[in-house]
Amino acid sequence: MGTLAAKPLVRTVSAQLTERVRARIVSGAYAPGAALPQDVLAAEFGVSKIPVREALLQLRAEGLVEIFAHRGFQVRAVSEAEAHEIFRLRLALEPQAIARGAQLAGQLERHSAEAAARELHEALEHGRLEEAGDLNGAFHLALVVPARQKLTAEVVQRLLTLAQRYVRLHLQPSGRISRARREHEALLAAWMAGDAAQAGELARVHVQATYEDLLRVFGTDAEA
Amino acid sequence: MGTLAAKPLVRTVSAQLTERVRARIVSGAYAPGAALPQDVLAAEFGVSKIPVREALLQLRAEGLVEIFAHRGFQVRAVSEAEAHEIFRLRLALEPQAIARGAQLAGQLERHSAEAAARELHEALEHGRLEEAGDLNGAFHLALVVPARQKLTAEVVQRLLTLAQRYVRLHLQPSGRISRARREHEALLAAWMAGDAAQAGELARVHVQATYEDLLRVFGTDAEA
DNA sequence: CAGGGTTATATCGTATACGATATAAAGACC
DNA sequence: GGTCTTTATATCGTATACGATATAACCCTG
Repeated sequence: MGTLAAKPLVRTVSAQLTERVRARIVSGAYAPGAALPQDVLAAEFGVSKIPVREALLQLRAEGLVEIFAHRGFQVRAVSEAEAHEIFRLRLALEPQAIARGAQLAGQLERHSAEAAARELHEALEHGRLEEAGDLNGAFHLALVVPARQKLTAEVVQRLLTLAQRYVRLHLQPSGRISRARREHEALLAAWMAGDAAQAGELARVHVQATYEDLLRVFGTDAEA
Repeated sequence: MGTLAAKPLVRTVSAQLTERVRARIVSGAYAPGAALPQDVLAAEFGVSKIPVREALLQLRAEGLVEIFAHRGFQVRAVSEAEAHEIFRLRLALEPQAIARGAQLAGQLERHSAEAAARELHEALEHGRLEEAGDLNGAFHLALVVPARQKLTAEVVQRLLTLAQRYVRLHLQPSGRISRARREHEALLAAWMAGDAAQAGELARVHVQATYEDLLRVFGTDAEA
């Protein structure tokens, strides 16, 4: 029976808007709590309200936007509580997901992961910090092997996107870049070798390190 | 200035459609893989295509619907692989989330959890199996204390909804109802007592039990 | 008769238009 | 003078209308 095969292909306006608005929220161009009037965004992007609404609804599902019926959309506020949630969830999911990815990855996925790591580190070395967040997310996601853990990848990706805002807002790159690079390389090595347990553990340590940077900023102490 | 305070209140058409279509998908009225033509649904519910699209996009974000640009929506297919993912994710998240909920819950949340348990068991005793899935989800969710773990609750709720379809499709209630009741009561007791570790462990055991019922079915039935 | 290309059609995606809701402003009553 | 009611306005949410895309039917060519 007709299960539609696959190949999307057209880049609908809604989808493009979703990406562009998401980028602005993550980068802080649309600040936390800011109102997002449909007419204004529509004019800003030169489209009608319909695809704007669809994009905002998508972003709401991702947790970046909040909606109040008949009162409009606004950028979801940031809070220390949410940051804790994001990183607790990441710690609960990513190590397992990446460990499993290490087992599931074939040649293709291994090349993708290496490529993602390369792109990320090149961007960092050239000081293109704007792209760093997305590329970092892409690397982490590649380790999950989205093709073979579709749902898990969706959840992880969402958390990575949410985490970006906190990292950008609160953390300076100071020594983080070189440390991240070391952690990434160790993690990638274990992952490429198919050492699931080690990859999972290194993923946990890596996420935990960023979390602790954040905790330092918040002035809280780490906890179990 | 105006950070919008809070109280939604109107039940927009899109929101109602989201619930109704979700219910039909979860119940199997819209079968896995079935096409969801916008015009047909619009006529079926007596509305225009716009809220239909918005509902379907929301359900896509929840993982119940798939979209193929310019080719339409369809009910997301079920697969053994996805079932494994759902339950692995639940096992990774729910025990922690419920353990934490046991610490966070105040008087109000405790009453809510008890009420949710009561409603669920009453429905089961009266043989109202249709409602059981939702009520079971509501109970699990109450233990997470959504008010104080907003993001976590969103993720968990999504997984609970996804899990429902597999439970309905593959599992007969045979002895599961009474067993679930016992597990629920033990879990609730530990949770009410604020015993986070015990609540988490019982949550893990409880989810694992359902997972193993599913695994048994998959072991017997041949399925893609 | 087979295969590639072209046209036709159904459905999707977006623009425009309109009605509905909530907030803010103005007025009436105590 | 203050509070509640009433009215006005801006923005949201949905219906209608139209243009765009993909699939399928058709035709032409070899």
